[in-house]
Amino acid sequence: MARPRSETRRAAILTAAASVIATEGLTAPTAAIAKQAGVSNGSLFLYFDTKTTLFNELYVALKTEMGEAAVEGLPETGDARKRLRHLWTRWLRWATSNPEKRRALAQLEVADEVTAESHRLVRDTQRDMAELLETCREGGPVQDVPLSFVLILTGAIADATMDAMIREPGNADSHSATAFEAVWRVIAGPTAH
Amino acid sequence: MARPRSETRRAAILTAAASVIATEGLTAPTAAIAKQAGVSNGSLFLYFDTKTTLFNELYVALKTEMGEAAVEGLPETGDARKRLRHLWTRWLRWATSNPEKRRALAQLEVADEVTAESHRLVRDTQRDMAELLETCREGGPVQDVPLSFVLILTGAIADATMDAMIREPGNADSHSATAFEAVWRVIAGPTAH
Amino acid sequence: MARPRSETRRAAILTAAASVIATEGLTAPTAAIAKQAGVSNGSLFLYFDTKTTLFNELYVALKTEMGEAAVEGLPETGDARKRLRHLWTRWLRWATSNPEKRRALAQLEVADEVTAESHRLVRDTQRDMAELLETCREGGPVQDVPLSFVLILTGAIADATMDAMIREPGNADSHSATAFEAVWRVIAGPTAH
Amino acid sequence: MARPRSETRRAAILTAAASVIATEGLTAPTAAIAKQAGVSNGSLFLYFDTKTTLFNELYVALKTEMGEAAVEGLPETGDARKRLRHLWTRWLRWATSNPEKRRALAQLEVADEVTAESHRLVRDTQRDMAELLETCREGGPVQDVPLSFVLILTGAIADATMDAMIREPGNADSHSATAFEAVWRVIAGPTAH
DNA sequence: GATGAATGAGCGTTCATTCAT
DNA sequence: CATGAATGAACGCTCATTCAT
Repeated sequence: MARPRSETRRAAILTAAASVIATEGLTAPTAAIAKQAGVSNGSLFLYFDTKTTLFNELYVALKTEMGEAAVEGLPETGDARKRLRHLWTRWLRWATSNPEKRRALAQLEVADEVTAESHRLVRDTQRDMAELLETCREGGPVQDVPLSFVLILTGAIADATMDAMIREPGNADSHSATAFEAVWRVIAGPTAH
Repeated sequence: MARPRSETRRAAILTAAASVIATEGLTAPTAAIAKQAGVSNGSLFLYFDTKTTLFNELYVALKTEMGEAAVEGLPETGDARKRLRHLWTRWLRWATSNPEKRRALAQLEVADEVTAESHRLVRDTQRDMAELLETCREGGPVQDVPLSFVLILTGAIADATMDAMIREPGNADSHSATAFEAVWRVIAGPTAH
Repeated sequence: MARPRSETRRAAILTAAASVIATEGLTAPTAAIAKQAGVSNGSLFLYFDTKTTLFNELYVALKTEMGEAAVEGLPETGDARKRLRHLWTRWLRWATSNPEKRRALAQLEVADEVTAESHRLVRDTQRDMAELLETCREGGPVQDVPLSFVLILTGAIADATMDAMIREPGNADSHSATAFEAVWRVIAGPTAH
Repeated sequence: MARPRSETRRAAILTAAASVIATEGLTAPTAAIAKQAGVSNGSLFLYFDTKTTLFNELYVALKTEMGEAAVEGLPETGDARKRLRHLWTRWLRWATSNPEKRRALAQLEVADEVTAESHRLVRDTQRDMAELLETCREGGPVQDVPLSFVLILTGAIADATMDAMIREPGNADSHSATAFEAVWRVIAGPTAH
């Protein structure tokens, strides 16, 4: 019940969980997840003490993966707007390329089995994004607001945009661009670019 | 000739459902809802055929209530920004004054027991808001985007703001004002006001 | 809860009960019976204290009706075989003309809610048949067996024949005739007729 | 690699089901059956998907057991009457030795949860009896009747006789003998033996 | 008396978790 | 370690019966 060897099996369970949650919701039986992972009923509990544990670890894993995808290849210096644009694009691309993970994440985000601790853990994975936003908002209309609130606003717009992109794949790029401009107006205000 | 079916009881069940869902989530036992409503186990099913039915009717009721609260006293004419501000304020005020209903609504919004039909029914309750947004975005940066996407973006910002206001009641007004400006920037762009 | 006026309503409930039991079985809700009888939920319990009571009274009523149908117009004297044949024909005819009542009766016959008392009550309704069988078996192979056993054997053959007649209405008369000869052989033996 | 599914437990559940159904009827709670089998509530559903499934499998099992008991040791050739007598005796003996199974079978026989498929499956177990009856009726009064009807008549007499034997164990043998002669008269007519 | 809303015990089935193999 | 059988608490829903109108 501790932390057993096979990292492969562990990963398989997490992947299966995301997939099953995406289609069946959080009430999906653990047995369904185990089956999808090609693992026995009981094995799941060898890797995760509890269904709740599994949910929390999955939440952190997905959120981390998403954060890493967003900042991958992000230039360390340069024009802030361009760098944010880069991040925004990769972020939304990850979401639209991984619709199941995204759906699972959306469910986990509001699940009350996911603890405050997990939410806190995850904040670290967004440090790069936070720093970038900090730079972008300098001198703008939200410079005196708590950064966390800015993050939340940005995240909300991103979420809504992801939904729209997944729902209408044809307009995905257009939605992404429109939303980026909106975000920029939110955090940087009516500046020329 | 017998006791008539009581609208009061029905309302009590809906209210109890919102409250219980807010604290226990959508998996809360129907028995808990009935108990909280001061009604017997079986009575709940006299007023609502199914747990799913209850969820759907609750969703529509809450969404309608929220919509009506938002447009209450909305002047029919006048400066669009002022009118949107009026609506925004009442909207967020309802949410912060009814945190349980809001939490329940958040859960129902993503529940897959809530039918497409229910979501459609609810769209009408947002007609006033939609029309106002249509006016506000005229000539602005999102004038050519589907209105539905603008509604979603606005809703997402509102949701995030509600969360923040409930989490930090001390900064509620400040968050509300900040977010309104952000929304205005999103839909009307860098116009003077 | 005693015995209220409207004999009509009472009869309607019994009729509805037979019909509903025939199609839904003994586990059919009392509400279904009440509805079919055009009577309210609660009224049923004004006429019958209990579902079990209803079953018992229905059993007696149906069995009585069947018994009376069988002996209707039965000549009081004359050739025993002819008289038995008369009774047999009317008996089976009632069953095939009232398939719902018959089905209900078949279910009630084996229901353990139907008390021994009800079974005893019903025995009286078969007195005429018993007397006739007593006459018929005189000097035959079952003259020394308990009459009750002869009655049971006869009833079993009749039941099986009714089933067959209802299942294959085309061969109804043929089955009836074949079975009568069988019965006659059982009780009167290899006598010429 | 895990504990294998236990044929013993499965059998225990079937046995318990027969016993509980015999005393409480088909509406007996599955929990009562599980308890009687010394098995947990949930285990029952590991071995039988559904209460209905359990009923069907029990029906087939009991009917098969009864059929096998009847033909056990049946000489393949020889005097037809003697062979039928052998079968008849063993058949009724099984019923009187297993009154609970017999009661359960009687209930299942008329239950509408028991599928047509189950009834068909069971028909095979009576093939030997059918063939024997076919031989016995040759040249007799029911030689031109559908064999199925003859089987039904025979079964009805057997059933009634079993009831009588169980009710009056003192006269069991006498009832059995009397009924056999009756059956013989039915199918073979007034032949000397 | 008649109605039908109200009650609450009860049931079939599921599923997270444990444990024998 | 892995498996899957075993467990039993829990839940949604039904329905006989009671009772307010």
